[in-house]
Amino acid sequence: MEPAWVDTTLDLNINPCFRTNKAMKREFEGDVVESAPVKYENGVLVEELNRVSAENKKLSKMLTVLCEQYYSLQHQFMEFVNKNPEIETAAAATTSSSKKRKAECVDYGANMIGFSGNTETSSSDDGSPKTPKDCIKPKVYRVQVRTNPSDNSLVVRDGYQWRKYGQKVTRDNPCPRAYFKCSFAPSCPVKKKVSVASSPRAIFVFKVIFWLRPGSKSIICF
DNA sequence: AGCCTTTGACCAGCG
DNA sequence: TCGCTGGTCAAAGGC
Repeated sequence: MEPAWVDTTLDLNINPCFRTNKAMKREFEGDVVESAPVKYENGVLVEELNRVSAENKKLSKMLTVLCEQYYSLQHQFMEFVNKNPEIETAAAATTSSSKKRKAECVDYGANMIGFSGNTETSSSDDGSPKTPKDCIKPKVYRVQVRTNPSDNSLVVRDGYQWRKYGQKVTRDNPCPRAYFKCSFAPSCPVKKKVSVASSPRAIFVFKVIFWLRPGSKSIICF
């Protein structure tokens, strides 16, 4: 049985520099500036504020839609996994390889497919105090993406900007594991690591992604 | 020029 | 304490 391809890629093409045609035209024309600079500046600021507010509402709606689509996809994927138990076996084989470090105290027991949010037991890697009270506990999410078996690039096109900073061949997995940092902002702490797990039948290739975001209040920076 | 990937070296956790 | 292993750094090269 060939299952339907589940595309978990989210098109988040929400460019913050998005401008309406009207606003862009006004910005580039610039003919009003010389006549009344202050008035123009106030007007532009108000208009900019209105535009940003409208844009914010629009993005909020988009986010809501994306969340709905995500949960729908996750539900579909869970159904798909329930019908194909060998996939869970492959996932478990992959995730069991990294139990050594504290930083990977992920609740693999749940063996969730899709997003699984877990709280780590160690602090972040910024050298902050190590006492449990002071620890910033990053959330770790695990996402499994089915890819083309012939694709060995370890690149998961999820719509975000990542910079690869390392690659390792782990002991019990012949396929290398790649480490990515979010390149959206220099200080962005979000990381992901991608490893490939093939099922025992060597049909599927999974890329397991860990999303780290420190603090429960912070919004993941994309 | 700036950003990316590659890759060897180094560091830290764990048994 | 030591060796193994995973994670990170940083230089070099490519695009």
